[in-house]
Amino acid sequence: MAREATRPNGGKQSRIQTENRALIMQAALDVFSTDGYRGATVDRIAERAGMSKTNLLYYYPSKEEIYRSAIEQTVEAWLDPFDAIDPDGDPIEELRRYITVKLKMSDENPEASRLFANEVQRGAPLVGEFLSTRLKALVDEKVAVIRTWIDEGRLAPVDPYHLIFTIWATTQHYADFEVQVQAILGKQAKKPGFSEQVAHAVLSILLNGIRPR
Amino acid sequence: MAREATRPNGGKQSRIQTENRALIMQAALDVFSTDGYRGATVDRIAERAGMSKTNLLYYYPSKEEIYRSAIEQTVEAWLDPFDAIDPDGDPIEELRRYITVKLKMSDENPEASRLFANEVQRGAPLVGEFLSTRLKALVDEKVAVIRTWIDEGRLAPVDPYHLIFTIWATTQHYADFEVQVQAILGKQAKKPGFSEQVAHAVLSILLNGIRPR
DNA sequence: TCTAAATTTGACCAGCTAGTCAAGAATTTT
DNA sequence: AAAATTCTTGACTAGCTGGTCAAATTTAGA
Repeated sequence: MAREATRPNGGKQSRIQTENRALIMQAALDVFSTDGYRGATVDRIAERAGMSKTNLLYYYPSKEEIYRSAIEQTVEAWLDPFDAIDPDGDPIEELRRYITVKLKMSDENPEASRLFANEVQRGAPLVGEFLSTRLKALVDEKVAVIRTWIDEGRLAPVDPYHLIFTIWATTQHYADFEVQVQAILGKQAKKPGFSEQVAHAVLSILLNGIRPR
Repeated sequence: MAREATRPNGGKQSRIQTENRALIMQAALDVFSTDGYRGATVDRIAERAGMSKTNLLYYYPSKEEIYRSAIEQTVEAWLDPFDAIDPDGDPIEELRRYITVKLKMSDENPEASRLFANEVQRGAPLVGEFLSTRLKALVDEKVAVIRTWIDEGRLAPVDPYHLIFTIWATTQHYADFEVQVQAILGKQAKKPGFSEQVAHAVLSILLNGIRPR
């Protein structure tokens, strides 16, 4: 009871609270994204966060709550750039920007990508409802935009749903299969300009296709 | 010792052995692919396979051995169609066939795809070496083929490595993110002709791109 | 059918798991 | 500086985990 529900000050967090919650979230992202929900242990998250398990459980009441928090954080960051696709913008430019942003996210925060992938692969016990309500609605909205673009002849006549899936798949692949990409490309995958190279290659394929021109 | 290494008959399996090993492998695929290696329990696999844990451990000596076996089986099935890409065939036709086969595999055996994805996301503790040796060599070989095709003007000038990654990403997405795809597409994702629809859409995007023509 | 081998199981164990509790240490407020 | 609050921890528990063992049951070969 006197755990963390009690907020003597009006919901504001102390310096220590802010710091520790951030440490815990980063550790949780690391551990959950590699070991999955069932495979992760609170002990391991605490160790990674540099504090005792007891102390960690002072900030988050249970393993499930840590997980929920990490997932929610991830999902929100996901939605933003997708939502930002502008119906009034130039189709190719809008999609190019979206793909670029997603690739950047995969590059900078691959753990979040893997955490979400893991959740979905598990059958989405937590985000299942989110997927079929809020995300579906948002996707339907963007699909309508893409359809308009196609009708206006500003985009090739492709199935909008599968176009979105294809973009998601390719951009997240570089985070989710990071180890495989690195195993195949070797050290060049760690060089500075790599993410730009990826962006260029992916954009080239998705925008122009592979048929000779 | 008198466990399963002993094969009084020259390595041949009895009817019961063949049956049970198959049951165990299917159960292992199901459980490992959803819960991951660490999250999966031998109890759960045994329950799914319809036998006692003790009996399961009579056929496979440890959890790790069950996992290894399931992974190896999966990896082999993976390699076949990739290896079958024919340097002497028509480039577009060869890639179309490869994409189609991979989509079919995702459709028919999504658990295997998720198992492999999970292994790689975990950092590929088991297949790491395989990735950087055998798979890398095979990929390098096919990259050379693609380069030749491009030089001959029979394929658009795209980065062969990223082309391969793009194909892997898109085709496996429909297995790994099955739940998400179904949440967004609703019941149409379960209709008979769905996998053909996916194949058509994905091929259209990858072959022709999304730029208006 | 009889027997040897193969299969199956319940009871069991040591180590790990999520979470509790009460008490001590650090910090903030007065 | 004292008091109140917040933060931190070691010791503990009940249940789960992978794996063992000896004994029972089933199957197949002569």
